[in-house]
Amino acid sequence: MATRNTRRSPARRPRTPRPATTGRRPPQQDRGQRRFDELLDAAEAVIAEVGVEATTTNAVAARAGAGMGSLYHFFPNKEAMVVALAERYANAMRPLTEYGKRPEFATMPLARMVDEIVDPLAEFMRRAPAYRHVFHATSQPGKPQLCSMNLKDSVVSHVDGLMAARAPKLSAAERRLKATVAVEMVHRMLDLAFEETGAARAAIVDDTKRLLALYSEMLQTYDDPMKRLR
Amino acid sequence: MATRNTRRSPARRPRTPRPATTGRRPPQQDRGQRRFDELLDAAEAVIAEVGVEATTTNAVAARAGAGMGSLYHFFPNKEAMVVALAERYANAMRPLTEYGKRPEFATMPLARMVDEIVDPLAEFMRRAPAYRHVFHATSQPGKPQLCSMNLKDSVVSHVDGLMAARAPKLSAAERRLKATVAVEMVHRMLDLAFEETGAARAAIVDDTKRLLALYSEMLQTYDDPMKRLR
Amino acid sequence: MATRNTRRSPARRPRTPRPATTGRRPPQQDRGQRRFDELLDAAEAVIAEVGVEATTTNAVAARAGAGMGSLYHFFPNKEAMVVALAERYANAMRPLTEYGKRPEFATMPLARMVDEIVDPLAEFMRRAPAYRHVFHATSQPGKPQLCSMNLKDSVVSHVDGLMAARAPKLSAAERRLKATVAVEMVHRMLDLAFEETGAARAAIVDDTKRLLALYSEMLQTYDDPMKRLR
Amino acid sequence: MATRNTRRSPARRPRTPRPATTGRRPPQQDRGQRRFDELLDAAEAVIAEVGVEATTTNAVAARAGAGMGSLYHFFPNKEAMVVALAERYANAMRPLTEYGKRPEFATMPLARMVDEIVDPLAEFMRRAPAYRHVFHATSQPGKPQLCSMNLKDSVVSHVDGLMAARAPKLSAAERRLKATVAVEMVHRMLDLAFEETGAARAAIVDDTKRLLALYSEMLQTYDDPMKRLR
DNA sequence: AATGAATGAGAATTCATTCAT
DNA sequence: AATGAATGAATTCTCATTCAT
Repeated sequence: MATRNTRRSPARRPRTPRPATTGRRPPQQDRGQRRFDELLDAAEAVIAEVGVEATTTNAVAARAGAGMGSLYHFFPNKEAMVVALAERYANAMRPLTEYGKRPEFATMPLARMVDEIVDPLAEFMRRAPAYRHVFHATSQPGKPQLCSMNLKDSVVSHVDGLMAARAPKLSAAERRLKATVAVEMVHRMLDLAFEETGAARAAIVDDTKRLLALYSEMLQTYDDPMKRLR
Repeated sequence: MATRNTRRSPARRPRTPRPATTGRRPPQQDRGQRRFDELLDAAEAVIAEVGVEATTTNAVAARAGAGMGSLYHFFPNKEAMVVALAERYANAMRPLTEYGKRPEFATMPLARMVDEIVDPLAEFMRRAPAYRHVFHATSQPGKPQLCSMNLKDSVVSHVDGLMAARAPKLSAAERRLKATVAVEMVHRMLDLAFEETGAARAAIVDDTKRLLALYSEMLQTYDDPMKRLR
Repeated sequence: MATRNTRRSPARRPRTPRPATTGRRPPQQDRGQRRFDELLDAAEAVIAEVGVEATTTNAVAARAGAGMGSLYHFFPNKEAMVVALAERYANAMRPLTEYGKRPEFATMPLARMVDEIVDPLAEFMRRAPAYRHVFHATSQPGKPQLCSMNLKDSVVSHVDGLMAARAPKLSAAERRLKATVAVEMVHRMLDLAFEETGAARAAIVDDTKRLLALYSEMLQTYDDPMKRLR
Repeated sequence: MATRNTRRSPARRPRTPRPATTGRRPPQQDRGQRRFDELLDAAEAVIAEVGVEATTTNAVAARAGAGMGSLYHFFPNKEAMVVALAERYANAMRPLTEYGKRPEFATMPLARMVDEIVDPLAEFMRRAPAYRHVFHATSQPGKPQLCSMNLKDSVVSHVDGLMAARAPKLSAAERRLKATVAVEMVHRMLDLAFEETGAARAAIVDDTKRLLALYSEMLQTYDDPMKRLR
């Protein structure tokens, strides 16, 4: 009524995507879920355009053709909306990481491994233009709610797993750090790629692969290029 | 949407730092210049803490112990303030780039060249904690005013120059693109480094050097590691 | 810019009413102080009409003919505004409590004492129609910021002092409780009175005095009417 | 200003609690009635915690485990819900008032009369922690819909009846006013009592009784203590 | 009957910018 | 030149109420 009740419940997700009642029919997928998806789509579009910080809940609701109340019916606050989008991304990336778990990944040539990692990721980033914004937003310490869903950690863990097979001599801590470096390097380079278009973008993607390949080679040969190149 | 700014004036730079007006009080830079510097110091401190977007002009003025009016006396708007800071950074980096112009840079071993590039830059970023925020803010297309002072371009041009000597076979366009990639890679990796502390930070700086060395080697040998590693 | 910065500094008062530069001239009393007073006047008017909870900052600013920003220039939030009003009331009541410190208060007949306490208070409440709302709002536990300026405590302390002279046998804790009862009783009864008008109001004020007189008599004679009336 | 309510319907009461529809399931009150009670229970709980103004219909429905639609099925708007709770209180108090109609009430000693009035009321307030909020909310002029069910008037009428026997010389108007004063005094003092706990609460209840006893004595002896104590 | 998603006006608060002093 | 009060649109979030299912 009068009191503004600054409740700020810590991220309640709206409701689990009901397990697809019986069969197909997306139209009968209930309205709530559809609204939820529309809002996340709108959030994705807006974030892709202006970034996470500059995204306003008004803009998202308007883009979704929804009222403000609807947005807050699903997300307790702006951060939770971003987190929900991050979760959707995490789910969408699951195939990529599953795919990466095939045993041959441990033995295939580096160039092929790099192709099989970077190409799907680049394709994913092309189709999910807000991914890079969300990826960074959810790993900034100092915004605890955003970090609750740490997209980066899950990707790093996956890469860490890959590296265990290829560079078994590294300690766990070292491996984690190298995995972080590899993941960040690839993400930040692909970020850069998607700020360009056309041939420039393709060239940057290719160089990203080369950098990743060189870095990986260095890790699995335990060779320090700085020594060799001195 | 997000930006609320009703600014009109298109970027007027505040006034050239008067060249020490001969007259009385030679030791003292005149009051205006001091104020200007204090404001820029305050802006740097605030940006370092919260980033460019979250920085408010109020916070900057308060930090500088100045009134809002003073801030707007020197900068027509918030963006101009960031641009002025970027210019100060560009000046402060001049020694680094001058230093990089020595002829031996073209011939020294890659590992040493990389040390001589990355170490001073890392040191600069450590002492100028807002640099990375400003560097990125001034290269986002979509914020035309911020881009007017493109810190990145000046750094890229410098690296482009270095590369001309070491990889003469590259076309100008290719070289520019590779220079951009190298610069962004180093900056983004050092960004990451400065989000960590202690040993982790040092390890990331070292890996940044290795990546830069490997990338440079690749460029000057015209060798594609993806072929070799397939 | 984008970030909403939910700063909620804990009640900063805007600036001390500068000590009346030299002489009279209210026009030269600086603008800031005048604005501050206008806002507080507006707050008082709105609170008097709809109560503390239902008062909106928009309504106050509009009533004062000020922009929203002005209000927040002086008060960090709505609660601080109410607290500032409570402080103004506390100051305005100072004469009443000073007056109550005259030594003869300890010895004058109860009926006169009651007159000298209740009449000025009733007059004060008549002229400060938001007083009763603020009085209660600032003593609700659960709204810590509001309670920071506890109008009630200061009044109770004053009455406690009066009672020390008249009912010396009471323990400090008992006296405090009785003082609280007396203060609340009088305030709540006068509240009631000011919900009526004309003769009814006067009659209630008179009965308030009678109740206070009877209660005081009971306290200073250490007599329990429940025993006598059984 | 504050109230945002776009309500139109002027107060329709929800439906009289159907008088136990003869048929099957006599032990079970029918579903509708049960829902109605659950909603009112929830409203009571929420109001007890945060007060009438800060109570939201959402909170009530959620607490009752009901949908918003159910709430609005029974109550046309928030005010009607509060009024319904007031009615439930009025019914629940009926035994107290019936009890007060026994003839010996006119002649028993004042101390006993006061015990027999205040103790059950205190007990009632203890068990119905929203009562005091509802009592006041329904007697604020300016909220006409809430006042439609004036809890206070029914209590005052009852006390008025009692007083007719004990203070027969008072005019009807005087008596009504004195009854109002007595009722308010007791309610507001018990309010205060229930803001405290333990010994303090008990002490305030006792003082409330003493005040009521003294006031009643004054009324039935037609004595003005202010004259005596001057 | 019941549900709970949807709505949107309105509340608190922020902040870039202006301007009287 | 400097100050800092003033402005008001923009932003996040709330909640009474409606209505499709």
